[in-house]
Amino acid sequence: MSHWLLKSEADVFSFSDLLKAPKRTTHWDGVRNYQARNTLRDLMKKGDSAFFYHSSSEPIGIAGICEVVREGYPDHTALDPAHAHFDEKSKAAAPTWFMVDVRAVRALPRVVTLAELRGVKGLEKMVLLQKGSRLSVQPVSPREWAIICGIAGVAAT
DNA sequence: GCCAACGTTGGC
DNA sequence: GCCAACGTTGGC
Repeated sequence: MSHWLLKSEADVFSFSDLLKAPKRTTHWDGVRNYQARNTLRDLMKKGDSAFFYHSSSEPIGIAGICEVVREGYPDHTALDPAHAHFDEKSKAAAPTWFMVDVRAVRALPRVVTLAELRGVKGLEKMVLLQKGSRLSVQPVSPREWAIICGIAGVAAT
């Protein structure tokens, strides 16, 4: 079982939006970065859990936990010319971009902020905290997962 | 709003 | 293959 972190701009799609979605589930569409694509397509497995992170928001930080309920499949928004995330170079027969489905597991009792995570012992190598890191789909080590769940006051899953 | 850091594009 | 220019991300 692996752990991940998914970034979303809270005013575009927040964790509470996920909680309100049908079956508390959504397609994680719109990722247009190859490294993140590889993670979505090849590495995220059903049952894996992920932190739901709010970027460009107030507060900035981890708002909830979700789980992968469907493994990587083609991101249809890349194939739809009417869609904002359309990519003319991606073809249905050989799709470039992939997505997974995630379901909300629980909100954290409070948002664990980015500012708070900086300086926490054991998180020095966390991808999120690296200088210039902007990967929107990224790995979280088991130890990092446990530390952050501890800070949030929830059981590590 | 600013700007550093990053990924992509395209000329050569 | 190099690298400058550009567009985007995302914290501050």
